[in-house]
Amino acid sequence: MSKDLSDFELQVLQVFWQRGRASAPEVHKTIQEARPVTYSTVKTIIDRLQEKDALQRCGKQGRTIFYEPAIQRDQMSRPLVERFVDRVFGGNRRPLLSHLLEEEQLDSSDLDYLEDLIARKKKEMGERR
Amino acid sequence: MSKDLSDFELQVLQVFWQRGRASAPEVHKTIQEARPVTYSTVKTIIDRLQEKDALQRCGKQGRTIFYEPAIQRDQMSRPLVERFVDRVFGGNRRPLLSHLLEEEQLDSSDLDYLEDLIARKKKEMGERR
DNA sequence: CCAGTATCTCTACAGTTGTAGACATTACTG
DNA sequence: CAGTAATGTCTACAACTGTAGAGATACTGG
Repeated sequence: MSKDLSDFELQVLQVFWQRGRASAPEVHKTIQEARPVTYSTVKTIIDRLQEKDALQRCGKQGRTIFYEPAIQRDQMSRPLVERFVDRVFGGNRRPLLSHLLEEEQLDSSDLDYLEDLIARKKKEMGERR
Repeated sequence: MSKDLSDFELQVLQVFWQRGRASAPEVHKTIQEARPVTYSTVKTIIDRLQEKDALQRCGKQGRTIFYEPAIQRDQMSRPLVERFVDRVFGGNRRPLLSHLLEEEQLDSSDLDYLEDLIARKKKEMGERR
């Protein structure tokens, strides 16, 4: 259904996932905080996202069009993670996990969180046999 | 230094990371097990990888050229993971972690492995103050 | 040594992506 | 209401990607 999204498209969609609803000028301002880019460029991307059924219009204020995600992050993330792990780690999840633990800065609450997830998962697995 | 690699380029590089050294025909055979693609296509990608300094030649056998990675996976993976997390999860690592635990099939040895990593990490953090 | 085959090199091309200008139009402000 | 600012629409374009055919050429088995 919805085609592949490019880097920049994902970056823009990000903003909508965070805000839920926004206009092109708003998104432009947000993106521009990070790097310089014209309104035109951002608007083009938004249009393409709409074209790809990742965004949909949800009303206007004056002449300004508002958009909202037509796809939720969780619906995207599964295939994306899948593909990423394939591309970068040859389908092997362990290197990614260890990378996340080794290379990234996780604070201790992140670790607790993870331990909890693991414990839960283990129990779950135990029950299922 | 080395430019961005495309999806397919990464997929091909993957084969080299696994084998360490291979020829274009070999890689073609490997890739083709997964999906149909001509030799020509694969060779083009290999050439581009060379152009981008991700592969380098390492001798021939007869007329057949052999290549090996000029970049190791760990050197790539850090920025790639970084970028991926940014693009898909807005820079937030937790959703990725929980995704990996929830959505993917990890066996219990994966979980043990993870627990071990966490324990180690925690200890490490404790010591550092 | 010769034909056949495997490989390489070169060229091409359509689709996608990032980027943006030009121009049209609507909204606000004095 | 007129002029200015903000938005939207349309068009463009160069670079990068995936894909592959054509043709050159170097091995290899007989």
